[in-house]
Amino acid sequence: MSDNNIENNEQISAQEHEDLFSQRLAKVAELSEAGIEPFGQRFDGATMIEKIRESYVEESEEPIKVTAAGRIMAMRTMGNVIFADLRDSSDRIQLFISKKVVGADAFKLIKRFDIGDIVGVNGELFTTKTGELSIRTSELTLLSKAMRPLPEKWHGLTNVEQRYRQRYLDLIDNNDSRDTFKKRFQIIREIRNFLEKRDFYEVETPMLQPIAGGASANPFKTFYEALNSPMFMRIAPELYLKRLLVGGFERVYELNRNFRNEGMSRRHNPEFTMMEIYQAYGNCESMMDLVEDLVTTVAMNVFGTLQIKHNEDKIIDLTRPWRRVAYEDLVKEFCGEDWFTQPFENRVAKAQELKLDVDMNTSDVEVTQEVYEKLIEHTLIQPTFVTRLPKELVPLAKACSDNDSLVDVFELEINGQEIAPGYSELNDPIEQRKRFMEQLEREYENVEELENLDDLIDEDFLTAMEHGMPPAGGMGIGIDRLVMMLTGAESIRDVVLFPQLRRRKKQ
RNA sequence: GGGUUGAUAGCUCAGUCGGUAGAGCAUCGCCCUUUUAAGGCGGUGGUCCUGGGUUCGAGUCCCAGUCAACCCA
Repeated sequence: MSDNNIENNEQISAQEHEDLFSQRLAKVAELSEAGIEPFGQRFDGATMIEKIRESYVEESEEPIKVTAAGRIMAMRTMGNVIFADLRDSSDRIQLFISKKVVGADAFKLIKRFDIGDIVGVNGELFTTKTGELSIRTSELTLLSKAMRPLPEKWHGLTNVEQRYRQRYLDLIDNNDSRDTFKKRFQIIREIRNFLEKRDFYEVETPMLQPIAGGASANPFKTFYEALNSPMFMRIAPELYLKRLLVGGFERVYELNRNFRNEGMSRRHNPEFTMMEIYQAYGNCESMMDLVEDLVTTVAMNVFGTLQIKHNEDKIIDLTRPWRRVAYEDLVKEFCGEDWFTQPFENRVAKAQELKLDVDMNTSDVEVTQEVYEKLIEHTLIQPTFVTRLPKELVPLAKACSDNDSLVDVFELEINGQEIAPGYSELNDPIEQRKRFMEQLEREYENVEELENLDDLIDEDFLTAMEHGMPPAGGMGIGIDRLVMMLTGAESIRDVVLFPQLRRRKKQ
């Protein structure tokens, strides 16, 4: 007898020694056998669960018939009745599935359904003993069998790496994550609405460029075989948008991806979403007004408030007007009134104290800029326009009318991060050519004799400007950083659906 | 690029001094017609990130590597 038992047990354990995937394969076979398609077809007539909840009237005499579709998130089986949680993109609702209602055969098959399956349901609304609005299921249609289990129901998916690599699981499991991305979609939609109302055209310009211009950054290099020519992923759309100003489009913007071949960090993803806006006959100041208006409008429409909570003790107040302060004044505020009048050696010494990589060969402007980035920038939590920057830092902007060594630009800082730079755009083609050459001279010797000068200077752009570009205000907004600021996200990876990660060699 | 921390079941996590690898959820079987982190009983499930080394013996100690998070540049 005992021998027999052991044998039996061994057989059972051999059968059950299947992994989850094999178990699901068996269920698929079993369901197919019973005439149920495991991966179903079009399902019509579903109402969003949010709307279904709104439609419920307690004293209704007629039963309210509803149809819904979504993913099964939980199942509580109690003999001849099953409670299941169904979720769609709008909300969740409980399903009540009774053997008596659906019939014994159907009930047996429904027991083979799993958490994670996608189903369509027909039934009528009622409230349970405990007062929960539920659907008394008359028909449950399998629309897609889940072959793999969802993460644990209570703790959810917390593994950061897995949340990025398998974002779909993160979105299924984590409300915060789902909400953040919904907010991102809404923010972008509101930006487009705002600009459309102000007569801006949304345009698309090349992402594959023969010369990666419009910013100084290391580009991704690729190759266009049909032209037998190297190409670059764009680092900025600027030079093309300005061609459109020449072409008579007076208000344009582009909201799309830029690519920079640099490291990744909490604040950097190699591909990131940038919006550049150009407005003919405007300047730096009109851009400041525009971005103030834009960000506060978007915040009100999406969040209904201008007070953005970050940590418990940190609230970003977007109430207008935002502070506008000259770069030089800001530096003096932090480094002392005598910062610019003391000897150069002292500034270098101070920078070295801060462990900055500078020496007596570093340019004076660079030293101050390093100090600014290290000491000042991260303290600018509330919206601040930093204006009147040294010319050397910004090659494509107009000089200030009262001071040749400064340019008429702003950098908008919020939450210690640069959110948007804006310029009074340079529209003098002679000056523009000079600035391009100066930029190259800093990198190469004997620039005039360089054989590949054509590959370094965008002559087409200069030619366009020589045809006449209207004076204009221009601005770029880092959309990922804007979304971070508005949603309180601390990492860019929490606002980019599929952030760049190293490939794993093995699954 | 440098530093710190981490990687154990599908998920969330324990694992003591180096001595037979555990729990909860999920999953499988049985019971259960108003549950909601349902409950009860009984099972299955492991490349302890990878590769070396020390040791009678390594999830644990040492070295190298992979991937990630955070900090710094």
